[in-house]
Amino acid sequence: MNDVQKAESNSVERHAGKPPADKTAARRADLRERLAAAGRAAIAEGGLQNVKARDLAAAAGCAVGAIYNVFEDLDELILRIGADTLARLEQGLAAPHDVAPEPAEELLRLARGYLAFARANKALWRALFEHRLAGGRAAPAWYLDDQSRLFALVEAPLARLLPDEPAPSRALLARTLFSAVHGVVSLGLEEKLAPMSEATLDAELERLLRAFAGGLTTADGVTLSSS
Amino acid sequence: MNDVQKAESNSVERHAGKPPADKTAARRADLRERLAAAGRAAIAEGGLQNVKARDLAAAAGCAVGAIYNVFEDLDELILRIGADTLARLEQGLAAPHDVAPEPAEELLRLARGYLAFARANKALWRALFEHRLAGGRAAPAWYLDDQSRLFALVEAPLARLLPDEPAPSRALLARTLFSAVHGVVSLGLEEKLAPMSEATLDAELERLLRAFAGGLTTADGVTLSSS
DNA sequence: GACAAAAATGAACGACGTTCAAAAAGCAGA
DNA sequence: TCTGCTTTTTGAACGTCGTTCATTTTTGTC
Repeated sequence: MNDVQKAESNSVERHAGKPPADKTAARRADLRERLAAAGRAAIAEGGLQNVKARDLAAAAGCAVGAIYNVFEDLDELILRIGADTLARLEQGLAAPHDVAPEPAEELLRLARGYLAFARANKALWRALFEHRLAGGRAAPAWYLDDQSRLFALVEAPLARLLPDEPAPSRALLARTLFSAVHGVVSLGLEEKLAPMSEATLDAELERLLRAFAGGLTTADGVTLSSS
Repeated sequence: MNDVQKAESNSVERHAGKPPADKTAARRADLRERLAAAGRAAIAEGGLQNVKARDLAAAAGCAVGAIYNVFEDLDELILRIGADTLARLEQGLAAPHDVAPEPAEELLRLARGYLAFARANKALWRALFEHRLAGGRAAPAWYLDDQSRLFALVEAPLARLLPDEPAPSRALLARTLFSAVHGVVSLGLEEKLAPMSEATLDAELERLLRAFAGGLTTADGVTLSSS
């Protein structure tokens, strides 16, 4: 990032007349994209463990050292791929805004979309959650923003389902519902567990949402004690 | 420490009845346990990535090569540690069988126990789900058995909550409920997401269970279409 | 104590992420 | 176009990793 910023500021400072030196900036951007594409392919083929510096360089047609000209390290590349994956997921979940279905139906549609995306992009999707930054560093802010947009997708129909719920509580509930769906999808596709048929997983996901939405819209704490 | 342990195990086995060749078997078992303990410590300290053959050997007081005398590879060691973690989790969730609470309360107790275990053993617990076997091999059967015992813990109260539910459907529901709770705990403790306070996560987990159990025990599909 | 069989050892191997001295390319003034 | 300086790109080299295997050490039996 630091290098990128330097290159950009150089090109900006150079007189606007012609673009002499931001050709290199464009090349760097190209290389970033080619490396990210190679990384995506590597993850899709063999998971996070399949991302190797030398393979990426070969696929992108550059020297191994060139990776470190455009990325801080492989972690940053993987984070960038993760952001792309999140963006594609968000796009895949985008509501067809010409009709406004029942909020509970919309929640089910989102859950099914999430499952469908995870199925269709299993390795890339899993990489989102398997990846740990070296040394326990915190994820950058732009990455957290990308994630929170997903929760926002859930929040909208939730607001229509529970109009009397305070907004902060609704935001938490959106994350909780997202998490619950994620759990079912995650363990449902986990091959370290006994495998489930596709239809069974579909049905179980629907059962979760039915019960959850049903439990939310009826009286609270039906048979549960408070503490 | 390593010399002491070795000496002790030798002296214990010395002239015990007539076990000629299973002294070595005992030493192998000892080494397995010492290596597993070292691996547990390594994971607890720095996650799965912190498990290094040379460090394990140093901690267990053996040569690097000795690891491969008692384990196929590090994957098998990690699987063994995972089985231990599952066993400790199962033990931590064991019901206090002197009282028989409401089934919904029991489910909440299990969910809270799961969250408590995950909090208290974050790295080890996460290792259960992060770990992938090299080359996409399938987990051994004994490992799957250990997992299915967890689902069984959920199934018992579920059977009392939904006595009319067919048994196969109940088994699936147990896994689904477990998965949903796992999702909330998993993303709730995920530091790549915006962090949640402990109390908030506790409350959200309870909200999930209240809504889910409530939705299960009231009429099905309250506001959800079937599609 | 001597000897064959078994087990333990740790140097060595190939592959990995990352670095950095050196080479190549870019760019302005002649 | 050529010259000189700067920036970018390069890939051999470094340290570390999991794993192997020829060698050494220990074990069990006579």
